[in-house]
Amino acid sequence: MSESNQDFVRQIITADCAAGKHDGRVHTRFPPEPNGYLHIGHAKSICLNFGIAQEFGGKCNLRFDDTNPEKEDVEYVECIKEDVRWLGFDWEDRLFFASDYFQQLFDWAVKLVEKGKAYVDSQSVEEIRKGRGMGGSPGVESPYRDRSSDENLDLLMRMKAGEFEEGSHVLRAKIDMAAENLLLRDPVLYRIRKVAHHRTGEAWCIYPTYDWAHGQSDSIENITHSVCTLEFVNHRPLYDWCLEELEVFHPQQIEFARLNINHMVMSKRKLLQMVEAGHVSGWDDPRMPTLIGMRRRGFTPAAIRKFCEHIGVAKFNGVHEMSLLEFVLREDLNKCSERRMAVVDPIKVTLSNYPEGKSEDLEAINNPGDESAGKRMVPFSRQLYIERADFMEDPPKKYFRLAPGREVRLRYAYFITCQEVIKDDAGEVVEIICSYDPATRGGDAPDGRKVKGTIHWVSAAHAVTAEVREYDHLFNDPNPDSGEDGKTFLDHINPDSLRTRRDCQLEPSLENATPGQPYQFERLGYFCVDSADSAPGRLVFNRTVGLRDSWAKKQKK
RNA sequence: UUCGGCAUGGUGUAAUUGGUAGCACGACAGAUUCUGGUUCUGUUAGUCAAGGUUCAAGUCCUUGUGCCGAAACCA
Repeated sequence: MSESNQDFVRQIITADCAAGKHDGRVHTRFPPEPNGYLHIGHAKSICLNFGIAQEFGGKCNLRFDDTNPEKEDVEYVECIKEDVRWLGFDWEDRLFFASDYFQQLFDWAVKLVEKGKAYVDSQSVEEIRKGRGMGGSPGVESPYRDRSSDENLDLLMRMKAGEFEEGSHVLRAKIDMAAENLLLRDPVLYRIRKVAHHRTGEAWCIYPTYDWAHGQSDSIENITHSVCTLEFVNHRPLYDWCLEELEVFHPQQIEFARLNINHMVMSKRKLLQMVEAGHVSGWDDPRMPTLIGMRRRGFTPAAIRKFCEHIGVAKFNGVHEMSLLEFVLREDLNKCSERRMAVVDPIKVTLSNYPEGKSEDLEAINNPGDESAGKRMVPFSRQLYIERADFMEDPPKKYFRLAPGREVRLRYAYFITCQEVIKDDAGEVVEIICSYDPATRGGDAPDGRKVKGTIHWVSAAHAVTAEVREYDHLFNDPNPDSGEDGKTFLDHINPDSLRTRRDCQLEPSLENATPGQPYQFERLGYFCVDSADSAPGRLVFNRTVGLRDSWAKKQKK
């Protein structure tokens, strides 16, 4: 990457290195709270932090910001580690927890008290909030603000010893109750919580707040650039204040805009609502923007990395279009997916002049863009399935597929011509009778005649049956969170975001498809075996993303 | 309300820090094609507004407007 085309974060780091700051050392960290599942927004942060480390020859730590025992759980720790690994990043031996620093953090709090820069406040939550005041006028100082250093120390020790009830005391920094930045009006550093922590157990009953833990954790790990999202801009003065008062290594906090994608919601709280209300099957529902959900859907780590590269990093809080995510996905899948034929909405075709009982194997190319993917044989016989959408009794102009009297090519097989249509009592087409031209075996006519359409097919006698799940946006509105017309994101849920097709007919080689392997079903899209619901006798495929479909687009107009 | 951040085609993101507004996605059109896929080519459209400084402003200054964030014993 040339220096002039770097994003603003990398520009800062480049300048720091050039200036010899930290002797040119670059060390970042990805600091998730283990209170939920990672989503594509976190992937942006992961790619940024680990990516910067790679590019600048530095390191990136994985640190769990686990300072709130009420919300966190080890279950999430393991999932998050797996997600980061899956995305392709390695923290090597640098797996850390803020809870590992609880003792150091406490010692530093003592130091602050001794310096007269922190005090124990015995007001209630409400009193503290009221005292902080509103922007525009200064807050009022706590009546406990001027306790002596000794008294503060005594109270802090007894807080730690568990002598007090939750909510009776907190430790506050003594900064400035008139500060324009409300976060500087004596922020809370420690609160009493008589709750077991998922890692430290019963060892502590006071826990540091984010503001007291985060910067110091960065400092302990010698992080040079502490990259976080925009909502922490207001915290930076406090981040800096703590480090300066403690006279410890001082990382630089840099804030960037979090990721938003249209037709999607990204907050943990809202995603949790989707799960709890049953709008999705769980955190790993293939429609969810969670990394586990996207993995199950068939996204590749490379596509997500590419996406993060494409969207860039800035301070503008915009909304990206889903089409970019789909573009990078198709781009990656197109390269690595073997082609197969599958009929998702089957209609029967009988070839009147093809001998009964006969079958033959025809050669098909696995990936036209990659010769090394080789070829495979596909069985052919008198009775086939084709896609219902590939036949129309009364076709519009520019329709290239099968219709009465029309000739099309069956991919890698023969030219066929529609002779007759059989309908049921309801007038629904149930079978199409065609003739085939034996001279076109393989798909080319010796007389050089052309057909406009090529369609996919599956031999009825050889097909395997499967369920195929097709997904669409979870929300109809591109900006479900806008709050317009008093609607919430739940009012914009797309009722048709999942379409299950039960009697799909697949070419037999798909019987042994394994999870994790992407396939392109020709003319339909990219698919993968569902890792949760598919079983040997009961195949289930997910449509990761459809192929671009310019015919469908033309039809809409 | 106060404080803070941000503003470039439909969307997102660049512009050697004052010197030809570029890239990607999308949309549209065409070429190629045994996938209406892929690939290739072309078209489209932008500096929030008003002043100012300057030979020259997306970039600097002033004012305004709009959007976002914060005012948790969450992170």
